[in-house]
Amino acid sequence: MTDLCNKISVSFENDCITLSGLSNFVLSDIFDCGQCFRFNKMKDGSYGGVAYGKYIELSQAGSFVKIKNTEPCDFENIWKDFFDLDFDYEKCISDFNFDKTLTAAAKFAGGIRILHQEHWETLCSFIISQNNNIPRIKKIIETLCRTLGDAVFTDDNGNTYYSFPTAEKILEAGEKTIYGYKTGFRAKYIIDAAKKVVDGTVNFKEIEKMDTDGAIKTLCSIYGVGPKVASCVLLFSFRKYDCFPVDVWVKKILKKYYPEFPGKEYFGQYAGIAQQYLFYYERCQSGVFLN
DNA sequence: CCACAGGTGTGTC
DNA sequence: GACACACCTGTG
Repeated sequence: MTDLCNKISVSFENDCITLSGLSNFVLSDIFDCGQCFRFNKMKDGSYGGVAYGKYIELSQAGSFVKIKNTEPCDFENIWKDFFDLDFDYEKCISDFNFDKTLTAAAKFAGGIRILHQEHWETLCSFIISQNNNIPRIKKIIETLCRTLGDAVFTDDNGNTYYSFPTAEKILEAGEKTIYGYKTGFRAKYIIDAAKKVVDGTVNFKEIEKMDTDGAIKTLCSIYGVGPKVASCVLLFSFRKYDCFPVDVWVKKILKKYYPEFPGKEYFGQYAGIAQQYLFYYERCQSGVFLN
């Protein structure tokens, strides 16, 4: 048993980590809110997926979460950070109580954790997401991983899971190949992103150190990356919580609840978390995630 | 056949 | 700057 932040405790047995005492942590909220395209719900209700080259499966019963196929050092080095376990969501939500709509959204979507996903994968995924729908986004990413990624795990049923291909690998495959994976007009965007990441024009280590405005500007130097994609990348993979991605849904929300919206500063330094709560709340209300 | 989906680049005014 | 408009593709 190790003590973590707050009241979370961790135990390990048979390739399984069990977390207990979790709050503001709901697997369906985390994986269905649209921040992540690589984890899928399985028949038994658990979620399986690959991140940082490791395949895990997660199941939840109340404040208990079981992570299958892992070990303590991966939990310490990868998953603790991936699931943002050191961030105090309870306090964040209570700080949102100045706004009625946001409080209602947080009450509904409070199980969301802003994941810390891999940089290149997130950049590439959100380039693919533009003018696209989630099932198709997932399918394209799946094809990329299956054809250009590395096999990282095969389960008892013979299903093999793959890592997300590196920028080098995608560059090597070329635009024509990527286009063949149904990426459409985004193929040239993906290639430009890969080029800039490989040659260092876009340097993730430096982006980490930049303030949000500088980081957005840098990412927007990639052909086909605009403020929406840049904000998603910075929020979902660089943990820049003040990023506030504005897409058609957020536009709808702002029009509906905040006709005189003064700007993202209204929500404060955790505007990105507010955005996720509002986004997920509104989308679920409209029934988009009911499939 | 047509509209639409978690945007962005381009051309026009 | 603030607009339309096209853009690959699958689905309804």
